[in-house]
Amino acid sequence: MSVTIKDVAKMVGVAPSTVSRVIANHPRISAETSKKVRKAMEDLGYHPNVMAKSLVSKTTRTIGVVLPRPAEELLLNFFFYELIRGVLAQLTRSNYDLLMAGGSNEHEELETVTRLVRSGRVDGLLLLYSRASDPVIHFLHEEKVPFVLLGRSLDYEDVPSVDNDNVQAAFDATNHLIAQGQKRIGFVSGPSKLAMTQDRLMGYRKALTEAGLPFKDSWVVEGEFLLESGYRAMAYIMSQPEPPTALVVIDDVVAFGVLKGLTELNYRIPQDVAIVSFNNIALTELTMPPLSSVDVGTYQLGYTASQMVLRMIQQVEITARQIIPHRLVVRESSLLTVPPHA
Amino acid sequence: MSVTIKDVAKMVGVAPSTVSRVIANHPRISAETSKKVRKAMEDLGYHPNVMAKSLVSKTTRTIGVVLPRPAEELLLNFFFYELIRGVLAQLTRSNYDLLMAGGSNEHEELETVTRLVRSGRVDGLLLLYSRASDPVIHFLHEEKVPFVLLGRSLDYEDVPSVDNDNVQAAFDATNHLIAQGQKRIGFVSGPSKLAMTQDRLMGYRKALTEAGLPFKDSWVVEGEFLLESGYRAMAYIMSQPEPPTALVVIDDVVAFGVLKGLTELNYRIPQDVAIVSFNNIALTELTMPPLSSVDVGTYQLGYTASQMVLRMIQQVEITARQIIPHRLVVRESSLLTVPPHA
DNA sequence: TTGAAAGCGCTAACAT
DNA sequence: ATGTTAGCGCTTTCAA
Repeated sequence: MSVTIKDVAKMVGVAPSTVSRVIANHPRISAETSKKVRKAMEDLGYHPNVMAKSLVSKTTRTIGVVLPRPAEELLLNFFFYELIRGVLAQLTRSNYDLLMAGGSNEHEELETVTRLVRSGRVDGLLLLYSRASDPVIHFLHEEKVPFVLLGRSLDYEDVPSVDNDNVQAAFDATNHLIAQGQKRIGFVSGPSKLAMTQDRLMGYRKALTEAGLPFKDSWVVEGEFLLESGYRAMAYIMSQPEPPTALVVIDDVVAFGVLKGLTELNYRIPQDVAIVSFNNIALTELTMPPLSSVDVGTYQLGYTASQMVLRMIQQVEITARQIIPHRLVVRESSLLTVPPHA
Repeated sequence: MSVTIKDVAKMVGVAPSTVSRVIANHPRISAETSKKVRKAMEDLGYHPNVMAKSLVSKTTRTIGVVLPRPAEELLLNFFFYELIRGVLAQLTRSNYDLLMAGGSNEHEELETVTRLVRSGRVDGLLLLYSRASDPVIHFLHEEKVPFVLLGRSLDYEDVPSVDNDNVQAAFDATNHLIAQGQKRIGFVSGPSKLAMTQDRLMGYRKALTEAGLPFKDSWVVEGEFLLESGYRAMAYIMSQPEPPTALVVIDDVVAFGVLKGLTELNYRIPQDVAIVSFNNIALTELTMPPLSSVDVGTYQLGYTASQMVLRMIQQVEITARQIIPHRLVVRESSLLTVPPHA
């Protein structure tokens, strides 16, 4: 049998409520009683029963993280992991716990969220990517549950979210290639229903337009956030009569596939094809050649999102949409000493 | 206000206890009542309050995962992530939730675990690596809390754990190199206090001994599970008068650093230096050249460990130590067409 | 087969 | 400043 508030009360010779007040740092409690109670708690190894506490307070000090359904989207891997690190750091600091819940398809995902919310298991939620017409967002919006989206909602304008300026990020990445003298720039994309994909594609197009460079449909390949995706894209994109001499790639892991594909096809990087990608995961430094990548502040993304849900739970006013700054990290994969031949 | 068991009872015109029995699939309940109650639950969108339930049942249907303190050990990254995937899959299947708790140092880690256990937040725990004289293991052992170790305890023989036969795995990896005609084989190692490191080192030595090959201290470099660790090791290990012509590397990510280091030093892989590593994460296929690696069944490791805690919680007898089979996946980094010159 | 009542450990009025 | 009491939503004897 675990030690309860009653045991502590009995030991000190006070009422349970007094012990409760000591725990809650109630103002009107004598220093002396407080000290005795604390000592007793220590001696008995007392830890408050969170379930009982939650039952009456209707709060859990727990934030749920809903994993996007497996494989493809999830395996943003290092990126995802770094995100969780940021989330965990902030939550731990605030004495909140993290509940991870899966769901292997869209239906299950909604079911899980419904359960977590309705059964009072979490005080708030973090959603790890936004899709078009996401039923989960719809549900949470209706129920007025505190939640923060990592990314951007395509359906609701005012959903609290933490995001990068992906349009600008892709614009910057593309412009970097343009500044290197690149004229034929392609885009290896992700799933088109993700807001992130759409934004980055838009930034890429904008940069081309402003520079008066051609945009060709055949230079844009849609795929998943998978290694194979980038690999396969190369067979297609490079078999064209006029293949691009530079590529903007949606994600580092996809870029690894791109590197692999290009190398097998005997293209030199960056001389024949220059590459810039996104997320700047640790491995980007270690590929051959090292990969230029836009650092999107992954850790900070997670950290900020957590901070935001916590604020919402405490009813503190928040700005609905926070933008984490990005920064292009230039490495060899995009650096040309001599401009590409036209 | 959320809908409770009382609301359901009132709607149907039965007692709350009857509703409770329906939920629990109590045998002695009429099919008719059961049907009516279920219908009402559906109509009202009833979800049991987990806190109330936990309070009386003293169980939470939650398993805690304790993260090893950050950075170094944690960043086994892909490996770690794949593990969590396995854990989550099994827990979700069994309707358990996953609570992740951090701790940035050994002290904090113990504190977190103590809190989770004493406050009744979790029914069981998963520990993600074993160190020598780990206070957390000691605590859990004393408290008789159901927990499973991923790895091996250096202190207790009978701690429930899921592990690979790391001695054999390293033995196999090393033998593969030997079979290729390699005679000077080095070892890029991890933190020496981890059981995993010790086991793999032992397997490596065993293979050398059995083949009558020399073991040299200077061919073994201790490091972290970091990219830089492998990178730096190369500067040291290859500057010797007689450097190894093959390397067994503790982890894929470390091996990436090794690849990088060797390439910069103008060694060709596998002609000058052959490489085999461990964990077989997805990226191993994509390096130049693709990396031979021992697949340790990461997903299964997590899956099995979860299964095991659940069994312990249900008081089902378990075998204290489960071994997940490994399998060497040979790729180009270790494949020699011509034996290395002596 | 079902209902009534007690109680899980805690907090929060309301007293004193 | 502290004690008394009721109740959070649920399960579980004990009765009927």
